[in-house]
Amino acid sequence: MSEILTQSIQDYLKQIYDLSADGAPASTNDLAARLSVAPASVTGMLQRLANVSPALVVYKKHQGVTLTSEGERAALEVIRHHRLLETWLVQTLGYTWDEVHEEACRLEHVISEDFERRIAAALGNPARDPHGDLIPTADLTMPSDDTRPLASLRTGEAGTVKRVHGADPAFLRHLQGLGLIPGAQVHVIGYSEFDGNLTLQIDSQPAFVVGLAITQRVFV
Amino acid sequence: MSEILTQSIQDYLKQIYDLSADGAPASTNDLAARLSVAPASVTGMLQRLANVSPALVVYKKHQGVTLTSEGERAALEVIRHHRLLETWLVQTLGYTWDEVHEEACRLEHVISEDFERRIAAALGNPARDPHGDLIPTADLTMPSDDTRPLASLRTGEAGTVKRVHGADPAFLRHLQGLGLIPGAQVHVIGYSEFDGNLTLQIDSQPAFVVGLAITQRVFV
DNA sequence: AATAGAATTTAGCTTAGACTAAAAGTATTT
DNA sequence: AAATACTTTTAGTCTAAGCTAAATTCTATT
Repeated sequence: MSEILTQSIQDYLKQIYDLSADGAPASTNDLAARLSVAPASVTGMLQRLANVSPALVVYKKHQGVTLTSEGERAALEVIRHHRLLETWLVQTLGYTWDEVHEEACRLEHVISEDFERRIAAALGNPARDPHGDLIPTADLTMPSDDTRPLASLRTGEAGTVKRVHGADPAFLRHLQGLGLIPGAQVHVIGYSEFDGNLTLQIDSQPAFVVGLAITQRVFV
Repeated sequence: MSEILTQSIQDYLKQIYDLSADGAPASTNDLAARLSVAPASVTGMLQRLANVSPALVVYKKHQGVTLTSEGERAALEVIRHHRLLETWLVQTLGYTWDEVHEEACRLEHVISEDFERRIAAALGNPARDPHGDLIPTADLTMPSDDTRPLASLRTGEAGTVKRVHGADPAFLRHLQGLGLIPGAQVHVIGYSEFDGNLTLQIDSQPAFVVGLAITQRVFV
């Protein structure tokens, strides 16, 4: 009754980590949506994950689920794999940042610790993946992120894009079209207090206006 | 009832390909041994593989199993993945030839066609993997191999090692210690007709004697 | 405080892929 | 040709992980 982390379990843990990142437990429904699985299936899995020893989650009926420290370790391991893989697919095989997610999602479950070490070393132990997400360290701790959403900047302020949130390829390609990619120097030259739109300028290119749907997903 | 090639099925097809390479059908027992599974489990799987449409194997009770052309295509796809991955792990991540098998066995089932294409291109569409095994081409045909076992050479003959047969790490390390690796120029300077031992010399290094257990598994 | 509606859980079913034990077929040896 | 040994298949069971439908619990609104 220990140490059998199937692919499915790893996916559950990863999503629970993500959904409970804000401190609040993850809900059955949200998990079902993220995992493309029926809510009843989630309930069944959560019961199992709470009853294996050591327990991977803390689960109380109708109250959502959080990870135990065991569960968190396992989640961080998968997330480290995922983000290292994404970085490495981009750097060594010429993938673009909108293409890597799916491939990494399948590879993350099967690579060995040796493989993990080798690509981490080959990449120079990167801190962030191609989307700017922080990569958990080799000892499985998640570095703290001090970025804030672009939406929090006001006219006259500027920042360097550090991270974008979201895996949808179309969204990522759109950001790329705008130049809102990690490393970009962004100047806020306008703000509308009614809709929250920002007018941005990157380097000396033409300015453009973007709404909250974007500025809340780009971090500086 | 079509096109669902699970990891398990892929493993069965790969082993059937290997065991029936000589033309004779593969036996239930041999498959069970290769797959580390009970013979009864093999029977069950073969029945399924024969009854899906399109059928992947030709199976008749008590008479062994062979691949249909559909099954062979699927097997070659997996084998191509495996051998490209091995090549690539060695070339780009510094794996040694005795370390790659296991890792490739897990990765082979999850990489995309896109990934396959990218590594094939990055490697310059190699013909052989690090053990010298031929890599099926992109259109899924297996090139013909014109090598013969080192055991078939006699005193005075010479050849270049093209391929070694076997995945056992200890065996591979032993061969490496002897210098019997793909590319090595081998001269036969002695033959014993009683035990089949050959005395070999590689470049101008000291000669050494090896038995059939080795010379039947090294091809020139 | 009652109740409609949403979220969650229970109950029971399905499939893939393994297992064991027992039965049946095939092969070998006398 | 019979007896024994080996191989293969059948029959029945198990677990992981999903599903649907029905029951339950929670929450929000009247």
